Amino acid sequence: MVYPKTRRENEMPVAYQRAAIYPKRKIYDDLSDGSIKVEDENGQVMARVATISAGGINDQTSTQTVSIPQGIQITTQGGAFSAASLQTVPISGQSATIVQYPSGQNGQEGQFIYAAAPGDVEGVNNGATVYAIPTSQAYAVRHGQLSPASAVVLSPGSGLQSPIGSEDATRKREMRLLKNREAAKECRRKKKEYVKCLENRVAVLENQNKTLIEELKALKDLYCHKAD
DNA sequence: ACGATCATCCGTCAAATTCT
DNA sequence: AGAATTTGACGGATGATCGT
Repeated sequence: MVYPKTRRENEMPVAYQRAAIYPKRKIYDDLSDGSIKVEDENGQVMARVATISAGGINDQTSTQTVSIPQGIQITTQGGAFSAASLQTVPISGQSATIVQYPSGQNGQEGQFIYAAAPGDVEGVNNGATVYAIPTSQAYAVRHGQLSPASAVVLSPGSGLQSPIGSEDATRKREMRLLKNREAAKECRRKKKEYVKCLENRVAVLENQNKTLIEELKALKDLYCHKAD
């Protein structure tokens, strides 16, 4: 593994440590304006609909993980989930809350990311407000309103509706981008693995070479002594 | 403290390659 | 041949380091 230059040798840079814990940095940045999105562990948007129980999300300032005794109920197409923990991280001068939900009816895991800002989620009424979240889209929640305008605010139990103005071409393009995004990730992962394999092989061959040189030297010495 | 530079990550596009 | 997948290249963003 090649790390950027650091003062202390062998220490993983903070950026890498963070990336290891929060591999969805780009998404966090995208959400710095106060957006929400439901994703699976691979960063893909898995949920179309989510509800937030009132009082469940707090605007916190620390980075510690805290338990929520009452839990946050998250309803998705895949089933209902109970949030296990809240984690707040500073992003772009404000804080974003990460709600972890370990498993639901279909065994899926994931996290629900919410960038808190004054006035956000005020419109949530005892879990009654349901937000439609189309694939690859993040929507800002400001003063109880969703933006952009194509977002749909649903009533509880009304099910998923298509966002206003969504067209087939747009949906296809989003799907293509999403696929390619994942493909690029996989491609980079494979490339890293390949480079790692090569580095390992270099190390092994260097060792072998060293051993053979020593062996040759020993044999030469032996031969010389016998010749004397 | 601050700007410059470097290494790395990520999303996207487009070309190349593989699959059907 | 056309669709699907893979991958190189590019640009933007970020964190670490260095020189002033």
